[in-house]
Amino acid sequence: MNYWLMKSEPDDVSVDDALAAPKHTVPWTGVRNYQARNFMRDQMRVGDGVLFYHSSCPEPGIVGIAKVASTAYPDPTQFEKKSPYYDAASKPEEPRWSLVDVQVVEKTRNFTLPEMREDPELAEMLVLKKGNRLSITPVDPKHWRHIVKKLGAKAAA
DNA sequence: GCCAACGTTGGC
DNA sequence: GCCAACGTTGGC
Repeated sequence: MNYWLMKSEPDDVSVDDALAAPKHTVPWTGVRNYQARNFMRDQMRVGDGVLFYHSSCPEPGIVGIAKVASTAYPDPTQFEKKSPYYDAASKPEEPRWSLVDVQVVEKTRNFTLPEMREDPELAEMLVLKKGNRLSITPVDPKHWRHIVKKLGAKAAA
């Protein structure tokens, strides 16, 4: 079992939006970065733990515990001409972009970015490294445990 | 809105 | 394969 941190812009899909969706599950559309895609396509397994992170918003931070709810499949938005995620270079016979479904297990308080930075136990987290822009990063199990514990989250798997 | 940092593109 | 130019991310 692996652990991941996945960034979403709440103006696009917030943790509340995901909770409002059927089965508390949303397709993780719009990833257009090869490294992040490869994590989803090649390494994620159903049941992997996910830290649901809000970015590009007034209070960036971890706002929920989720899990990977599907194996990878082609991101349909790459073929939708009206979508901001449309990619004219991607062909249905050979899709370039993949996604997984993400199911929210539990909404938590906002464990904010400044709070994460203050926590010496989290200093090595990839998402806190200078210049990191990856929207999906692997999370060390010890960081996962620390965060889940600190949030008092029930999903301590 | 600014800008640092990084990824991608394309000419050579 | 190099690298300059450009685009994007995302915190502030």
